[in-house]
Amino acid sequence: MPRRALDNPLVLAVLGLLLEHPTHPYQMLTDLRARGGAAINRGTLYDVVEALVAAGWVAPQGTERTGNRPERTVYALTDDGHDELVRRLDSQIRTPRREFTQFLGAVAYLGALGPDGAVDALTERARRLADRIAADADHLAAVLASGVPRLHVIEAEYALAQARAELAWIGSVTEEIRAGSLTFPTRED
Amino acid sequence: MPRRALDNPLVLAVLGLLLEHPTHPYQMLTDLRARGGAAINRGTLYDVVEALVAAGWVAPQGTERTGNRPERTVYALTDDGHDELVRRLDSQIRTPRREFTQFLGAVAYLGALGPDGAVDALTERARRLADRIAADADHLAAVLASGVPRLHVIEAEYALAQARAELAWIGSVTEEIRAGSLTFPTRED
DNA sequence: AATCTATCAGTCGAAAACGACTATTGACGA
DNA sequence: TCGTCAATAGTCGTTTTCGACTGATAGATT
Repeated sequence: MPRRALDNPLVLAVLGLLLEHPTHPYQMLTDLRARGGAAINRGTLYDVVEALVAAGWVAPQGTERTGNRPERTVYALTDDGHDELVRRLDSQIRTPRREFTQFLGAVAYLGALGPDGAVDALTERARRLADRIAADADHLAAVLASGVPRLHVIEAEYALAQARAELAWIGSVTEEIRAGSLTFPTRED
Repeated sequence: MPRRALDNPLVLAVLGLLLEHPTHPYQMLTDLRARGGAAINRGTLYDVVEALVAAGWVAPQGTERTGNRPERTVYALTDDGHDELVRRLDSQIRTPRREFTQFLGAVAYLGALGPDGAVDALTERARRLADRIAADADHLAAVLASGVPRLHVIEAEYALAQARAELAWIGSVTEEIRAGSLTFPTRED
């Protein structure tokens, strides 16, 4: 029984992937990365899978090999694993947690950039974000047009909605800084 | 020179706090927690501060003690630390990164809960989120009314905006699931 | 006065995460 | 056809992060 409760975000991702079909870790990595996942460390993934096996949520399903490549161990979800997946899903959806994104952490000290620096940085972010939103929306539309059920890309819709809200927020603060209605206090408190 | 680039989110938080005034780690912890920060591990904080000292971004400013309590080492931001803070701030604002919140990870497998389970969980999240938004908005208003400059609570405004967008999104998908316009494919692909 | 509890402040061994390293195969251009 | 490059798979030593532990003090309780 591991002391730490396997709270790595990868846990959910791996269980979720295995819900679709058994695979080997390297394949998971490829899939996860394709699904737009943030950079995932390979070593970590193997560690997580090992921990999942120890927890009894996942079980090796035999090995295969192509040519003389290293053996690939294929893993499948166990019944316990399925239960755990549902439990986590449910709890992570039910309970909103305060999450600390890099941007949130940075905005907190926006003052340190001064009004001009802040406007400059925010404007660039807005530009890049807008580009990404456009690209993601296009991609999403293409995927949907190809017949993939909407439910399978629902997280992309959520991400898009959040990105659009962020963009709008950035637009409004930038405008307020420019207009002088959001002032930068000088050091003295 | 550390091999890994000190990319813990705490780094920015600590540098930011020290921008205001020198303190000792325990105090940072209290402040950070009061600022609504997620649960921060004490051991980690001491490790991070140590790493910051090694990086030359922070320097011990002498020690003090109250009664026979353990000595408290007070740290201050160095000039290099100030530069680094600005560099990070600027880069983290300029460059949007795909961040993976727990909720995003969970929504991706919403299908595993089935339509009823999904609606149930989403509805509860919406309720809790709405409560939190109301509480945070009140708190924000109170703080502003007490004379704190808006810039100092700007990150709370951002968090509120994101939370509101999330709430709206949850409302619309929940409605779509209920209405049957967002269908749950049965296993078979 | 004695005990209980909460807060203060930090240390340190153990667990988790990282990323550099190994080794093989298939594709592509020189 | 030889060499380089990208992709395939996984291992393992090092770093980072965690959280249980120590131990002291001030205030509340019996």
